[in-house]
Amino acid sequence: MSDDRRTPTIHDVARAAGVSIGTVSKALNGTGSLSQATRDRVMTTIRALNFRPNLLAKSLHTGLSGSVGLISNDSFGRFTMPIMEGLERVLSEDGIGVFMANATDDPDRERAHLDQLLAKQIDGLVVTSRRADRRPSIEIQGLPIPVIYVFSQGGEDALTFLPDDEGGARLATEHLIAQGRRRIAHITGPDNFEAVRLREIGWRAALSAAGLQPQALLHGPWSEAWGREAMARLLQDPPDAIFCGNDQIARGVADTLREAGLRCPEDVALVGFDNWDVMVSACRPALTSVDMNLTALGAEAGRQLSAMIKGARITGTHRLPCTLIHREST
Amino acid sequence: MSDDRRTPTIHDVARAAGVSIGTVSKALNGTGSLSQATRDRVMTTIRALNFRPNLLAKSLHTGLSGSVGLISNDSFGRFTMPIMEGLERVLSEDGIGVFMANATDDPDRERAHLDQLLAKQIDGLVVTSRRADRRPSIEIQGLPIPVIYVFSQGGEDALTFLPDDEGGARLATEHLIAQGRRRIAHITGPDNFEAVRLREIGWRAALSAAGLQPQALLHGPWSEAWGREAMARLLQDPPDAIFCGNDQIARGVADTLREAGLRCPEDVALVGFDNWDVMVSACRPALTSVDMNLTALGAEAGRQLSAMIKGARITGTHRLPCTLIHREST
DNA sequence: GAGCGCTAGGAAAACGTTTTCCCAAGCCAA
DNA sequence: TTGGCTTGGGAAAACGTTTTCCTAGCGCTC
Repeated sequence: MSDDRRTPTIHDVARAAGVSIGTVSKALNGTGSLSQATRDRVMTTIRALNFRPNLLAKSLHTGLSGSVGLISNDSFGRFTMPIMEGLERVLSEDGIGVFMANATDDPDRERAHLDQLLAKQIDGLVVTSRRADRRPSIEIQGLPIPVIYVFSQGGEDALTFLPDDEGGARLATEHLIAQGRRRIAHITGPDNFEAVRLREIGWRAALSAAGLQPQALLHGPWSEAWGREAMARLLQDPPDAIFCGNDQIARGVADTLREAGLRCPEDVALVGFDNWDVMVSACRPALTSVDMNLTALGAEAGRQLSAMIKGARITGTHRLPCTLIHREST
Repeated sequence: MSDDRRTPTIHDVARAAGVSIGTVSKALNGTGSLSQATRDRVMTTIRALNFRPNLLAKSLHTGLSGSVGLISNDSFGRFTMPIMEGLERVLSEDGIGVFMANATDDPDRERAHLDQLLAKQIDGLVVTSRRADRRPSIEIQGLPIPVIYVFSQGGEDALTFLPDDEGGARLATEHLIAQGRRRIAHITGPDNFEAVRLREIGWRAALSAAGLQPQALLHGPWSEAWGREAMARLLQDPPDAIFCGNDQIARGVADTLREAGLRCPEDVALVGFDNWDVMVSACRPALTSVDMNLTALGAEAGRQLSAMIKGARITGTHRLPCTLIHREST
């Protein structure tokens, strides 16, 4: 009769424990005034029936669903993953679930996803994107829920979390200077990336703080092939150190160095950016690189989103520090 | 009065349109019997108020939440991403949201996640894991909802989707044979991976079907360093082709070949596994590789899960075909 | 002109919770 | 003994939908 295949509801518990559903609810949430005996009896029954309260019903009148959406424009790419990981870890501690949605820069898909998420009554939204450039951020304005931009540019009065590209570049360059290098080149990605421009600024800042002149600056695609080609161009008058815009470029540089008979780090020291495990460890020699701490970035975004859901009002663009990971290439 | 900041409910629409909430519901869902005039009037009001029905309330008595969970043990690693992408694309077409949960092989975290997901009334569950070996699959047995294992081993009467590792290996080996190669070695990963064992079987099967003897078989870690080392061991009597257990190993092999003065593909042809873009394109020469079609795998899992939610009962282990991507290394 | 069958749309129950309000019983003091 | 206060717990409304059932009115047919 009561042990059929239906998952038990609060009514089943109430009947089995001989109390009203209100009493079960109070026992469950530790609210109201109940005698310890009643509380215990109800809790025992709850465990016996393996009762699990239906969160949807609860949401219905708390107005909070306990879930948020994550819209990625990156097809869950390499950068989105660690962010997701940090975000999910933090939010799950607060019992908040994360819906993932992949929009891939298609406004229609984005709109459809947003509709579905809002219908599901998400309490907040996280927007991530590839880093190319400024994001138009369609109709995410004026949403009735808090929105956080991570690894992507939000609007003015939005809350945005980004890695401190400039600081990371400064870190890398200062490290090279501290190792006695004086002629430091920068081989990097396409300059329509804001990150590329910021890293260049950081490189220049560290150099000029040390009274050094910038050596070569080369822009190209984000690939190993470009790293190889760029280094080849520098071979006639090689610098004594190179700071690269990402790890793939750095690895290409390392390959050309080795094949040209130059030793790394003895002749030319090398620093990458991203600290992408598979690149830095396969590189010969193992690559010193700047870590953007994306997992921490995601975690911080999760904390702030959680706070905003609880009522906090936070805005502004926050840049979180990068870390230099020292390996054999310097 | 009615235009305050509260998001509009079906009651607001009913009042504005001068009908009852039941009528609004019928207009919204195209059910019941209503005159076209009433239907139109209600729909107009709905758009005017920008009303969006609360799916939670709906779920409450359809018993379906329109969301599923994805438990990954891979920290959203390289293999999980394309699966997620395919899964999410298919399910979102059915209006089903995907909660992501990262368990990282920690049973406590897995249990906590499962509790939260069940409390949120998910309609189904997808379990993904790193491919190491057989998954104990804690207490996912006997859940009241359909469960699908993707890229991980489910139990007997579960539904499991895996790539056809053996077929992929056969594809690669047959390709090498078709190019006239006769002495085909296999350098691969640790043999406690089921995938490693299956790929070896496929390699042997293709060889023996062509009347060829297996050349060297070497097991090691999944790294470029291992690829370099393994190839070095083969240098005294090099094979004329090598099928590698993944792209990283293949890339290491390619590096050693080049540095030893052997030409690829002229002297030694090379095939990888995974078709990982960043590896196959950075490899010199660009690497022929076996693609596991993980996005398609995820999509198929999504379709089947959707069907199971609608009542279908499907079990068994399904292996989806791999594809060979031909590039310069063969 | 009376009865019948349709049709359009309303009323209300149901889904599973939380929470507010209220009442009964018990206790103590006067 | 009576009155008041406290305490434990129940009843019911509320959250926003869907769906079942019912009724009022209309147009037919005989």
